[in-house]
This record gives sequence, structure tokens and C-alpha cells, in this order.
Amino acid sequence: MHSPKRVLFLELVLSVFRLNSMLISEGDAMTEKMGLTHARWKVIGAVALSSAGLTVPGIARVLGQSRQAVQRITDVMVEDDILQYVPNPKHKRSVLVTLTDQGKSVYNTLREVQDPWAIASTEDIPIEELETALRLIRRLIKKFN
Amino acid sequence: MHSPKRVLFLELVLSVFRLNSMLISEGDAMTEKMGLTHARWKVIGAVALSSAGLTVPGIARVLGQSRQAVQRITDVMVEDDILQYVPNPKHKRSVLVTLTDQGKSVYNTLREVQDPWAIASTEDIPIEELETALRLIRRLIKKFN
DNA sequence: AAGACAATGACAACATGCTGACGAAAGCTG
DNA sequence: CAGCTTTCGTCAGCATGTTGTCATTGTCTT
Repeated sequence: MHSPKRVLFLELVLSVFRLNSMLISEGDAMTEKMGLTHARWKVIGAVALSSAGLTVPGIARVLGQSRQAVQRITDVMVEDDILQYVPNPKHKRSVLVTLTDQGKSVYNTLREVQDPWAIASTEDIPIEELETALRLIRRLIKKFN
Repeated sequence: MHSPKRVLFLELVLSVFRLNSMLISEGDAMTEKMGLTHARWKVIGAVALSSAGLTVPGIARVLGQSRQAVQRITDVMVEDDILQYVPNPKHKRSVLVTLTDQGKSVYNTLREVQDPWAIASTEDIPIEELETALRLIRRLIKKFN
């Protein structure tokens, strides 16, 4: 039995794998001059989106990764003066991660290359298709939660 | 300027990252009892889809990975009697990778859990949405090639 | 308040990805 | 056919992901 839906879905899965690695390559190429890697710009992005800062396990939850992996990256980025740990009023041991001034500057530079890239990547794609695809992907994410 | 398309696209990118890791987790959970990992079932899938066998760099191209990463995996899988290297009539040094009998058996078991999973994952999703999303993702893949 | 359960930091072991480099083999071109 | 370019196997170094474990801290229930 070869349900066309099943085949379609498996092709979708394969395509997601390939697109994922290509997006990472694209991002790495864009941020190379800033000394960023995908592990780092993902963390910067997550922290920048949160107004009050995030804990390390919080970043991990947003990114869908293990807290240990995130911890290792943030420790290095604090040494590099991109991130800083600030006291967390809600928790004695689990500090908040925020951007340093240099980190904010890096984030702004990141946005300057990311925005034109996003626009160029979608210039010939109808907005309805983007919406449909995003809705489907989010539906799958919710299902696998 | 906050082009809605740009925002939509960046959200799509984030969703692809998350879905990618969830799909890998799903696959790993399914194949855990078979002693497979994502690096391995990806290779098995690629080899199984090719009738005549693939070279190591060939698998790497299909999966969008470096040939060195694939080589390391296939070397171990040959030791584990899942894959075998057979002479390549087209190339003296670059042998072909094929499934051993045990490898074929593993692939069949893989299919037995993968197919119901694919069907269950899409039962409440219209086929048109799957098609639209797949088309969009492929379009992006082609763009980033 | 006390005890049970969950979250966190820290460290270790390991799997998997990448890049760079090298010599050898294949392929291409004049 | 000779030489240049590409592909391939191999080894090394390193970035990043996972899981497991342990003690500590927070949270929640009774």
C-alpha cells in the first residue's frame, strides 16, 4: 500500500532535513565575518527576543536543545563578552542571560545582513504559500511536542 | 520597515530548525530498539533508495553532508555488518556501498515502524497543504543550492 | 513545616558534524 | 597522450549535539 500522503510526508521530512542544513550554511556564511557560528547566532537570537533575559535552561527550551549544550555555548560567549550573566530575582542559582553592549551591537549587525537575505529569499514567493507552509510546520511541531 | 513577508519567513526558518530536531528525535525514538541513530538511518535510507548502490561521496551529496562524516558512519556500519563495500566498475578506488542481508532486514523493520508513523502524523492534514509546503521547501532548497 | 518531586549547574563520555590537508586516481582538454 | 583539474580516501583537529550522573536548590503537596 503506497498511500500518496505517506510518500508526500516522507519527502517532506527529507526536504526538511536538507533545508535545515542549507539554512545553517546560509546563516554561517552570513555571520562568518562577525565571528559567529550557528550555535551562537541561535542563542543570540533567542536572548535578543526576550525582553527580561532567559535562563540557560530557558534558552534550551526555546531552541529545542539540551541545557548542557546551551550552557557550554553561553559560557564561552560570556568569556567573549557577547553575553553576560545577571542575577535572577526568581532563582538563586539559575542566573539570567542577557546581551552585553557588544552583544547588542553584534545582534544589530546580524539583523543588517539577515533582513536583506530574508527579503531576497522570498521575493518570488507568494505570501499565501509562506503562510500555508508555516501553518503546516507549526502543526507538526505541536503534534510532536 | 517590517515587511510581513520577512517576518513570516524568519518564523518559517525558526520553525524549520525546531521541526528538524523534533523529526530527528521522533526517528531516533522509533529506531532505538533497532540500535540505529539518526546518522545511521539516514544513510540506510539513502542506500536503500538507490538500486545499484552509492559511493560514499554520493551518499554525502544526497544527504547534504560532508563525505568525511558519511565515511566515518559507513565504516562503522560495515563493521556492524549492516553495509558492505562492493567493487565499483566505474571507479577503481571509490567502492559502492550496499545493504547486507542484515542491513536489508533492518531496513524492512524500519519501514514497518516508519509507515504507520507517517500515516498517523498526517491523518488530519489535507493533502493539498502537504503539497504546498513541500513545493515551497523544495523551492527554497533549489534557491540555496 | 516536612518530605517528595522537579529543575538546575557541573562534569564526563561519547556521537556526529565540519574544515583542512595530503597524495592518489579519474576525468577533461588541448 | 600529456598536463591540469576534480574527485576520492584518509587522517587530524575541533565545534557542537546527546545522554547520564550527582549534589544542590526550588516547588508543591500534604
